[in-house]
Amino acid sequence: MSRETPSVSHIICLVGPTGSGKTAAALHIACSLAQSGFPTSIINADSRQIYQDFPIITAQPTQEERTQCPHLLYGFLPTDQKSSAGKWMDSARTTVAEVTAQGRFPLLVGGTGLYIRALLDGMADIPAPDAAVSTRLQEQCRMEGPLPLHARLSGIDPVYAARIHPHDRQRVIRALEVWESTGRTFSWWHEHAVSPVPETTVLRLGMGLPLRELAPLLSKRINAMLDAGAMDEARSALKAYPELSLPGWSGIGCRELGKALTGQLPLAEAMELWQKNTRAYAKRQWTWFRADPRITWFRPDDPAAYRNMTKLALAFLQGKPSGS
RNA sequence: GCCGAGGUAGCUCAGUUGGUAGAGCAGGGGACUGAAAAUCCCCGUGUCGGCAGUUCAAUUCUGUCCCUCGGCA
Repeated sequence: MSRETPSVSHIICLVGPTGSGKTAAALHIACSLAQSGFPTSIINADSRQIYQDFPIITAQPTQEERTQCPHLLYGFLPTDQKSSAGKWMDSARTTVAEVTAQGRFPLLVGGTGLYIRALLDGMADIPAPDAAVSTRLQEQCRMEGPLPLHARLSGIDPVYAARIHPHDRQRVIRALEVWESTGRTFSWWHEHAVSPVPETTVLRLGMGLPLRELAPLLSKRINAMLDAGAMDEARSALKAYPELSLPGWSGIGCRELGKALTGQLPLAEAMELWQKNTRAYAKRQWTWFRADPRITWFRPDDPAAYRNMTKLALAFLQGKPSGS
C-alpha cells in the first residue's frame, strides 16, 4: 500500500528513559512555544501509552495535563489489540500531517526508540507476512528451539543471520517469515525498500540520568502509581480482559499486577519484579538513545533544563541554524 | 553450659580425597528495521570467620577462639 508522505518542515522530539520526566518537560515546552507564537501539539511516541486500559501504569499524561495543550495518540487502543512499529508510524505520519495542516507544530514525546527511528529515519516497507507462516515458525521454534531456524536463516540470508544471535528467536522468526512470505530476504528489504522519510528537519532533545540516579525516582514513581489507583486499574482491566497474554497486558507493571491479582505471584514478589523490570527497561532505553549523537541531553534535576530546551526549540522553529 | 549443623561473591549456596574457587539471583555493559515496556548477547578476586599448628604448599587436615541456627539443660 502506498503511504502518504506529507511535506513537513519541522519536528521536535523529546526522548529518554522511562521516569525521567519527559511528560512534564514536553508540556512545559509546548506551552512556552505556544506563548511565543508557535502553537504546539504533543504526539505520543511510546508503545505502551497508546493503551486505553492502563493510563496510570503506563504513566500517560493526566486529563488535567491534556487540557493545557493538545495531546495526540494517547490511550486509544484496547488491551486486546496489537500495535506495531509500522502501525504506529502510519498513524504518527498522519497525525503529524494533520497537526501541520492546522498550522501547529508537532512535538513527539516518548521512549520507544524503534518507533521514533521508524518515523524519522525510515523503515523498510515490507508487506505484512502471511499469518499461517508466522504461526508455523512460532510453533517450530517452540518445539525445536531457535537454533535450527537460525541455521536455516544462515543459508538464506547470511548477512542478517550473522548480525543477530542464534538465540534471538524473535528476530530469527521475523527474518524467516519475511523470506517465506515475500520471496525476498530481510537484508534485501532493508537495502531496497526503506520507506521515504518525509521532508523534515528534526530537533532531538533528550531527558535522562544514569541509571544509578534514575533508579530511586523509578521506585518512587511506582509507589505514586499505586497511590493513584494502579491496583484498581489492573483489576478492572482484568475484568474486561482476563487473558493476560493479550497485547495490552505486556506492559511492565500491568503483567506483574495481573499475575498478583490472579494469584500467580505473591504481591510482594510482584512489586519487586515490577521495580526490577522497570530498571532493566530504563537501562535498555538509555543504551538505545545514548547511542544517537544527534540528541542534545538534559537532566531533570537541572533547574535550567526547561528554559534551555525551550530556547533550543524556539531557535529551531524560527529556522535558526542548530540541531540537525 | 552440653550436643549437633553451619560460617565461601551484595544475597542463597556448591566445591576443592591439600596445589588460593563457581553456579543461580542481584548488579554492570552492549545489540536492536512492523511483538520493542519486546527479543537477545557479554561481564565473577572473594582476607573461602579469626588466630595458631602440621606441610614444600591450608579455603581444604588438626587445635583453639568468635559468630549464627537447631536440640537438650
